[in-house]
Amino acid sequence: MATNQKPNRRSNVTITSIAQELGVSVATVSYVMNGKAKQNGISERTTVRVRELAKKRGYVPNDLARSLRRQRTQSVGLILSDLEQGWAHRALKGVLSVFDPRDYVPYMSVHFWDPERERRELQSMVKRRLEAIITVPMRENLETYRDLIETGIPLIFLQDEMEDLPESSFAMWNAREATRACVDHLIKNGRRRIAFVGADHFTPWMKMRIEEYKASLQDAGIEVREEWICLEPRQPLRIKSTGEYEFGSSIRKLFDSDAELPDAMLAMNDAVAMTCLDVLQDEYGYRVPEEIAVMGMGDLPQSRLVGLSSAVEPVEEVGAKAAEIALKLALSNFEEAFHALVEGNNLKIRRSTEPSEYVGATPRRTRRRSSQI
Amino acid sequence: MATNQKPNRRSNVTITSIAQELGVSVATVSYVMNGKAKQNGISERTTVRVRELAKKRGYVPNDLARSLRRQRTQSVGLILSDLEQGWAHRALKGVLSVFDPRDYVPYMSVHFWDPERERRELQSMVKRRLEAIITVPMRENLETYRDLIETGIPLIFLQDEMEDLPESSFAMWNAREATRACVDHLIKNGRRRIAFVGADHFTPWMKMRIEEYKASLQDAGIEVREEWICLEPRQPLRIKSTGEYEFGSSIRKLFDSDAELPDAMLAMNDAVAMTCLDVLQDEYGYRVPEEIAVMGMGDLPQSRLVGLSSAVEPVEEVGAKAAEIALKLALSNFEEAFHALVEGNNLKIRRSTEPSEYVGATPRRTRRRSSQI
DNA sequence: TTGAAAGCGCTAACAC
DNA sequence: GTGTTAGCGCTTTCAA
Repeated sequence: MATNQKPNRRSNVTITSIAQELGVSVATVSYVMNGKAKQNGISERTTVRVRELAKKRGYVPNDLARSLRRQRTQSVGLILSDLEQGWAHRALKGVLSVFDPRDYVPYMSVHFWDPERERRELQSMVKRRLEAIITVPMRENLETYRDLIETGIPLIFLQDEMEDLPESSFAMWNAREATRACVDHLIKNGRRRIAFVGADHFTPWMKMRIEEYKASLQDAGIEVREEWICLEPRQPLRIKSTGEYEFGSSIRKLFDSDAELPDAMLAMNDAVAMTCLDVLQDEYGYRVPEEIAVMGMGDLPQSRLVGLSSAVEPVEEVGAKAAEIALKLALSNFEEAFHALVEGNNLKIRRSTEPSEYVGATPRRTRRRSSQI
Repeated sequence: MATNQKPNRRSNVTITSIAQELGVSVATVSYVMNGKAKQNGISERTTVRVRELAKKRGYVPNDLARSLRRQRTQSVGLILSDLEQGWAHRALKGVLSVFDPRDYVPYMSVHFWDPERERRELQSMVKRRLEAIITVPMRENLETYRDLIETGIPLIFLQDEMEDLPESSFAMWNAREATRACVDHLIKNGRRRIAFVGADHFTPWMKMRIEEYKASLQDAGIEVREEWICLEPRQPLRIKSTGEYEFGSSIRKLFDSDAELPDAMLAMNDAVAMTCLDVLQDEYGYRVPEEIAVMGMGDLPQSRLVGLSSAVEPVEEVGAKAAEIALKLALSNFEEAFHALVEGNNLKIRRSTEPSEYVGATPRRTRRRSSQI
């Protein structure tokens, strides 16, 4: 060969080379490198000699070989949806809080809400023999998940569950209480015409929020009005990389209609709530919160910046729970399913619903200008 | 053993088991599974039989064994600093745009600006025999980087360079032009008293911005005033997980002093600029941009939300460049260094510097209230 | 105290 | 067309 393809001009130092140079056996070196010298009766002298030469030669254990031999990789896959909103940051922290002390390592990737990409990532993960996989599920990949479970590799859903896979494990926020707290807050704030902005993908978490929104209104003696439930078609969660939200049509539809207008909007999450702010303020010229209050759910870092009220999602805890389940599943042999519904209903009240500022005004119907970057 | 420690009750199907069941050799199966059947003269019939059984048995190649044998993992490490601001999102996209088509896989992790954690991640990466490592450097780990380079594993710095490692590779935004464009924008906007908010860690990118800020003022015939260069002590970039910025002391110092006050602030990045907004508006009660204009650099997704003007950083391109360099280095045998300075000086002009709104007012010295969440 | 050796699953040169 | 075989670097049992 003219061109040497070897990309790895790094240390060829292995336990074998160390052993040879020292005139001891590979087993000895292996024991020393794994801190098992004592329990295998390796003399202090030998131990030191091995250690020194290893350092001198810059020996670094080969985890590929180790994992292959031991049939365990001590790592679990973590597929996140995107890295845009700071959710991933907090989730990862939670995951690490349980992996770190147990010497497990997450093998991270991102599916960008692309089913095809997620399939590739999953495939790659089983090829690498990860001991479990945590993923933010997409319904499009139901069959893939099924196949995966079939193979016996533990699969844990993060952030949402898969209704069609009742036997699978998941860790997610139980936003019921939070939803109710949001509605109650708006009511206490003097609002009676409370709309909900969601999406028409009826995933479990979505359904949960809508159900509880309705129930809370009813419990407060307020009639539920279907025309105030805005359901954005298609894939409203997604945000274009330009920073623009592909969102708003269902809100515009309501505000352009003849229906009585709401004086508060509860959004399914903060990203959507921020779009509400954009649409309501910039496009329609409404004043928030004087004319319309807006509230989100989840409490993203940037919500504070724009003064958006929100319910705090215990993301770290959700991540930690998922990690715990992954470990439990990876280390046990029985096929069990764990369902972690993490509670949390703290509210962050900010400008967008500030009680003191509500003046009971009814939104005017004057569309001001269209959205701009 | 009473307790079976084997975590991996997944398919024991290997090329060997397939080969046995079919009465062919492992080589045959291997060739088929790698799409090398043709070139190794495996008959169509055999190929089909192998493929079918493999599918039936749910065979998944073991990448550990493959990598071990081939002495290449086809993956490179990618250590990001944090996932809070959406920077990682864009950088990852850039990286993937070059890895995907070449069948390389990033092995991602996050150091959270913790040197100790980065060291662990780096260690783990060389144990896994990644072919190169891309990282957002921290000066505290200078020695670690040196050792790493010593071992021959290609190291590529992302987002910044390491001055003490001139022979190392990096990919970063060349923000010189952008800095100048920002200053010029503010000047055109009628501002003459333009302050700079930075940090006193004089990393290359920081120095670059300060230098260019000064030069731009001078070129415009405006005197540089050292008291208008606010340098935040310690680690100002960091944001506490609560969402609060640990930032602002240098700004407060200026605004509490007797110095003439600026009518514009150019911040080293958007996170800092947002803190400026907080401090100036909420703490001191200034009106932005009427009294003071605020401009950031980098253009984070949330900058649009708060109406912050900024210079757009070509993050995807930086990520892509880093990935290209990593591949080049991993596949070549000579120790070379590549320095990618990605150009980009587009400005996003938003409310915080909107030209029309400048009224030439001088900031009053009335501290209103202290910061709140 | 230490060493020998089997084998994890796979690739690829070589033999038939 | 297909099979044999020698490892890749490591762990771990068993023997000495």
